[in-house]
Amino acid sequence: MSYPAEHRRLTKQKIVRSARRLFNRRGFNTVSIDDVMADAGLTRGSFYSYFESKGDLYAEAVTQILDEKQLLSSDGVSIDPRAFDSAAQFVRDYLSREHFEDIDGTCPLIAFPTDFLREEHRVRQAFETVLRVMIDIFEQAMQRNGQAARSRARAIATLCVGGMVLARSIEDRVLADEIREAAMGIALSLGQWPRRTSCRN
Amino acid sequence: MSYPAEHRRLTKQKIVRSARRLFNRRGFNTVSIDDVMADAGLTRGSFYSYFESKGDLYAEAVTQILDEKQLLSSDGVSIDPRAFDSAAQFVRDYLSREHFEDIDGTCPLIAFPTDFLREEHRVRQAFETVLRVMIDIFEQAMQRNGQAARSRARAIATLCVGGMVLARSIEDRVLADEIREAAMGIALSLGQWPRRTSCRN
DNA sequence: TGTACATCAGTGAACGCGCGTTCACTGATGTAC
DNA sequence: TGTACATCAGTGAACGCGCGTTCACTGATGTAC
Repeated sequence: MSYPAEHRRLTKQKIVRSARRLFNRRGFNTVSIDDVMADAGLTRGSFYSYFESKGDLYAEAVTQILDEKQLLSSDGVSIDPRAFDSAAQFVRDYLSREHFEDIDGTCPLIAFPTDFLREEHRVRQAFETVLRVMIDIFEQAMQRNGQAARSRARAIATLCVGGMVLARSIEDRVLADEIREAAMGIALSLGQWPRRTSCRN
Repeated sequence: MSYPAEHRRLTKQKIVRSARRLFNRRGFNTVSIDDVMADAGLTRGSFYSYFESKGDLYAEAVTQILDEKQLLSSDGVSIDPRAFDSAAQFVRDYLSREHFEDIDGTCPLIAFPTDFLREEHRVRQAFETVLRVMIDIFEQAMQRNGQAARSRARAIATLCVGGMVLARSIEDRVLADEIREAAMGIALSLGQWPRRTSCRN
């Protein structure tokens, strides 16, 4: 043995973290392996001892981000879908100004939804799983059941992701804020959740 | 003079149309100038007598698509924003299965919303203008005025664009349909518009 | 009507750069004795 | 404690391909006479 067992794992994590930040900021195609490795404090040569290809890094980065978002934990869902308030708080956090401004750490559903179209199956599956979990959270936190609740849960997820995608896409900050807040307001009212919790904020 | 005056205009249009179709289908980065020119029945050499750069083609293609969508006509807006039913029909068309399946001719707001983030100002402006027109259509076709109408109009636009983006991004056709239909249903009810017109469909 | 000519749309070879990928090598680390 | 050694993480030069871009040339078109 030469290096401690942890060493490789930590280095790989460092690379993926750099990739995540750069991908979020500049998109997948405009970030080179050199960029990622330099950001992680390494040189390009060792990249292929950690990943099979650039696409492999992409898949790894996206799925890790999705995991870190803690929508998913190792044993499934980390947010309790039945907790009434957690769904409302999720919507408020997701469409918050903080998330809007956190380009580096943003949800990949927002950062590159259209990129997933052309990605390999396992990346698309990760995307789909996260979306399903989001929808489940909303559906189970609904005041009612049946078709209406199903439909509303899907619309709330659409408002969360779509609202942030649109807000990010436009240059006018005023309109961006309006869209974000409108999406939040309508999403909360669709779930019949309060706009603000009384104890927080 | 050698060629008729129309010739150049028609050829350029042909190139832009090929670009539009290929960009919609495969995204901006994975389509080469060779691909576009070959699709238009030409060779790569003449590209630069029509466009300054690949980015120029992109800007041209996107703005032309936005124009062709007839959200915008030469004198402004081609859909009458005050016509009650046109807004409802717009929502139904936008979130229809036909639009979902029409990959080649899809709305660029759906095809690459996140790509606009990294584009030049004039492309981003075109995006923003179209979004504003959409929102105006909804706002003016609303049964009520004031803050509630403003908010609802923005949410409806979010549901239209976001719903299609999500539906396209996922592999499961059933969930895609559910999201599309949920977005349509909620959008129509937010505008207090009927789900179907009595005369059509 | 036919021929010479000017224009310019389109061609395709070539250039150069960026970047994904490979690989022989270096040197840091922990272990054995 | 110190030295020789094996392992393997990391290096950086090099390769090759794709693609955006350039440019000298070809040949199709309409015009003049």
